[in-house]
Amino acid sequence: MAVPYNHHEVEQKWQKIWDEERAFRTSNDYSKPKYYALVEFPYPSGQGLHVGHPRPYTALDIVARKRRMQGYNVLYPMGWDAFGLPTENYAIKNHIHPRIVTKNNVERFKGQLHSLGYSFDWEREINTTDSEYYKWTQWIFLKLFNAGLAYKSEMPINWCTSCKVGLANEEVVNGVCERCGSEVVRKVKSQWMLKITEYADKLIQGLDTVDYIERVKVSQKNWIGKSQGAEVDFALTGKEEKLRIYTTRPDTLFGATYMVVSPEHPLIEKYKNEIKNYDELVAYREQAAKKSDFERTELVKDKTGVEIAGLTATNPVNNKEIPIWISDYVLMTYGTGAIMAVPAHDERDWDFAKKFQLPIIEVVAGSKVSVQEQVYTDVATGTLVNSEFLNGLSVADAKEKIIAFLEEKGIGSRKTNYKLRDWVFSRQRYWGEPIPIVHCEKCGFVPLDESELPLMLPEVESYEPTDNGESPLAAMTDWVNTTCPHCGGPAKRETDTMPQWAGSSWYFLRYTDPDNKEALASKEALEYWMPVDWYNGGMEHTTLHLLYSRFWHRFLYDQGVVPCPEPYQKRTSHGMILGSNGEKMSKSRGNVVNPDDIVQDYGADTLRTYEMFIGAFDLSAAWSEDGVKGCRRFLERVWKLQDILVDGDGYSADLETKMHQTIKKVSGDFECLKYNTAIAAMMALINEFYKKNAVTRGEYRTLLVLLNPVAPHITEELWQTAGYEGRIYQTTWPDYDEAKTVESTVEIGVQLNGKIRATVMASKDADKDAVIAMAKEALGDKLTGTIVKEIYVPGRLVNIVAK
RNA sequence: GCUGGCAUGGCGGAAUAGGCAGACGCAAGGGACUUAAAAUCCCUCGGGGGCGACCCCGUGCCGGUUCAAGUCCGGCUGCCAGCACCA
Repeated sequence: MAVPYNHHEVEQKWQKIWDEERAFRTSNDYSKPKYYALVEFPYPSGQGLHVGHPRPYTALDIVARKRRMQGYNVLYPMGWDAFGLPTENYAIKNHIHPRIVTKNNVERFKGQLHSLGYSFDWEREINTTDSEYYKWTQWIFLKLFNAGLAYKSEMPINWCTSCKVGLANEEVVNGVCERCGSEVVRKVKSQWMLKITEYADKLIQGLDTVDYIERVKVSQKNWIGKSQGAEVDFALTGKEEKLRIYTTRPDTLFGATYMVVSPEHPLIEKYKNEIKNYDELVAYREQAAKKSDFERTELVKDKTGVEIAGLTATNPVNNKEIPIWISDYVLMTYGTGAIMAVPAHDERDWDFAKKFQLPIIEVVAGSKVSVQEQVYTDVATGTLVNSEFLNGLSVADAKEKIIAFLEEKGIGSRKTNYKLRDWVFSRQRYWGEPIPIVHCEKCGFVPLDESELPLMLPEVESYEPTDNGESPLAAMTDWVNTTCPHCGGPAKRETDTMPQWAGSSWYFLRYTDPDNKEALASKEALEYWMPVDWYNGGMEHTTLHLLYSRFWHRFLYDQGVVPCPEPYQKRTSHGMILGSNGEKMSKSRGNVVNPDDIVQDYGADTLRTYEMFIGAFDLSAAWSEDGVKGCRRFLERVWKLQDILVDGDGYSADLETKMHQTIKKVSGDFECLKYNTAIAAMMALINEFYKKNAVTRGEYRTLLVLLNPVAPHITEELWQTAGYEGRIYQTTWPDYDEAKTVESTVEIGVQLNGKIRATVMASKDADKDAVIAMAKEALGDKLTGTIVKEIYVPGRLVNIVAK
């Protein structure tokens, strides 16, 4: 009898041995085929590891371990995305330096990851808060600045009232701060911006060249929000000046019955003396500004607005004079901040026109405007009417014709717009990368020289953000006051720091060559390792980290720094692990599971197996302690196979097919996120061993290798106990023979008129007539009437159709 | 509202490419072992009917294609996720 399975002993023993043997060290032998597997590096929070973390980490650990056994040089690294607000807030509250907080948290996380037996190459560990790391984050920023892609701008930003910090659009969710849930208001501040909009098209096009799961591609395209249309100039009645609008439906120009400009549109200030109701407009603007984004969204159905008295416009195609309104349903930040309103064919314009009783002219036939009080939106089948030279054309043709007309007359042109906004890159915070720019009275914004990097984050007395929205660094006059690198005159350092997304926008490059002092990574390392072959991470990062890092990488490609345009060849996403009640785990709900407890009570191998078995990888799944027990039971049964181990290096005749089938199934499923069915196949296999009460050494060996990526410790121990050569992590992945995955004799279902009535056993390559004859015999006297059709699906079923 | 996705036993979930629905696990029930319990092992386990070989029904709902539909097509309903006054 085997000794009982003691997961503490087994797991600690092998973790120590792997460390000593540097088992998972990445090789620098660039002649071998490479495989770069990547998971999102965690933010080392004070709470420690969440049971959600092991799901993606285990999944790619499986892939990494399997690839190593298949002969690849594998890079599977880990590091720390350690700048960020929670650490800073914790530091403020407890009067501990954020550096110390980070160090403690990293230590805890690292210990926890280590206890789970991941094959990360810890010799390549990185930390975004190391000056040797953020030196290169700053270096990339300088590149962006020098390329004209970083600029400072006075602009209304999303301001979190609680964090006292500016947020990127991507960080505002339902009008509240993504991180703390507090109200977000608009505040005009001078901010560093990155021109991600310049890369909008490249970021869309790049998606066609990579293998991302569909919903990630769709989300990114959606977020970038490309739309094609035209800009058209409407003359202001009696003025030289034109009012420029953007529309995706230039074909409906004849249906424009009024115009709307955003409340912040400069037109209003410009003509304040001629506008008769200027005060009313200002009052409306102030009211609109007070609304949070959330309120603006909530009030979608109820349109508001004020007509500008004393100012009208002329529709350039029919010279009709039309009124101009202001309304907050038109945004200053998109297009030109002004629209032509075509109420018959736009739902928002329709609502507005109905409310203020403005005229509605149908210009695309098929409209239900008059009959059903409803706007017409079927672009595909409509025909133009009431539109002079456009009459009778389809929407698509009318668009082309009108654009040609506008361009010829010089009153409009084709135009593409994006929803994507430039990236607000400043944070008024301490715990981030200093921005390597000084401001000189004479020379303006001047970048530091590369040789001055890293610009170290100075020690400060207090990390509290100030109420006037300045970074804590602003109080450090010694640090702030410097000289201009350009003219040598007095200058001030930038006191804002970079957002958390900076360090994570290029970290995958640093792993390829983490100690390089001369470059962010050597050319050779980048050429060998990039792109990342498989990157897995959360859906919540689709429009933040994933988009930002693609932008930086594409920029670095254009600069000749990296060898490929896209950083990630393949992107997958995992589902969330929920509490046992099906709700998101949280302290307040009391449904949090600590991975340390599971490792303690059941072992890392059980946790890993369970998280892979819990359900479809991309869907969320509720935690179940009973499910954990089931997986532990499975590992116990694997352990006890020792007791029924028999001689024989090959597979026994009756299990040969099953063995080949299982190798094929497990090998394939590990490649396409179907870890649950891979494990199910291994469970089914050991059930076969127990049915026979025997497992040959050859069968056992194969099972251990297949299971090793999922449960590395127990399989390594059993491998040693059984006396196989070397370590299991050094062995090769088993092959299967396709021909042997099919049983020589198969059970064939016999259908009569599409319903199963019997089964017959037949050789897998028996001919059709023979099988059908057997089927008829099996049906016996159930088979009545005239046979009209006989169908044979080789190796599967027979269907006899009789009338 | 738009976009993407999903809907299968008591539960989590399986089911190449349209070809025997419910693999694997959990829970439950019964049995063995035990003074007892736990653990372990064996059996049953979608619903209904029949002593029985067997028969009928069944993959959210309605219809269609097909010898054959969980799978394909059309129309609904419900749920999840992302975006949301982007002209």
